[in-house]
Amino acid sequence: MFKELEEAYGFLFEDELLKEIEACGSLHRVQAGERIIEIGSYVKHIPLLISGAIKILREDKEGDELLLYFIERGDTCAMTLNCCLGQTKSEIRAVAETDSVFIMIPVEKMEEWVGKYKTWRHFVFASYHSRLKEMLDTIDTIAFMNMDERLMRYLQDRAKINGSPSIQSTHQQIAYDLHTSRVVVSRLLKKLEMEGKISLQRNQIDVLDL
DNA sequence: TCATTAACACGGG
DNA sequence: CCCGTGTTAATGA
Repeated sequence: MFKELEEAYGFLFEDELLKEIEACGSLHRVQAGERIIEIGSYVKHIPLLISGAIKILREDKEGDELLLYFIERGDTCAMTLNCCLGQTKSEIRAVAETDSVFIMIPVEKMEEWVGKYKTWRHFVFASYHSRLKEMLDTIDTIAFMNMDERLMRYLQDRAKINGSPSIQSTHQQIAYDLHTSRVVVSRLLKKLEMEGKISLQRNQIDVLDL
């Protein structure tokens, strides 16, 4: 575990902190599609993502989903930090976008380290900062952009995260993530294909314009 | 005008 | 056949 940890976080944290993480963190491996954090559950651990990608979703009262953002290697989840510090239930759902590996850190340790390690403190603040920025981007996208631009952005995000321009997904699943209907997704995907930005196959979309 | 819903036909696995 | 896809008509915001 130490090797993987050092690869992902060695440039950020000093050896001493890495050793503490190794000592009290627990390593988890999940498969794509697995649910990691459920809405309403109490969160007592902070995830540090080693590899893969996690999708963070919000859910409305009807049970409809809306994608908030993705977490990648080297990221942690600001919403989780929030829940842990505030001792409140989770406001979000976390689902593995790809097969992922991460380390869970107990809240007490994470609080202790904030005082003990400057690098950790920076990491936590930087995470808050980048998460907040991404949230604002997402809000802008939802509030001011048309669905076709939103869809394109979504496709580019997923292509980037998977490290491949090919996205395995049905139109229906995309519609759920973007909180719209499949008819619209199908129509807009067709339009994007006409514009030469993507190519469509069954169950797969290739992003050409990155 | 544009999204949603329902309905239908096409075609690949 | 079943499922994903592409389209259309009706309806409503």
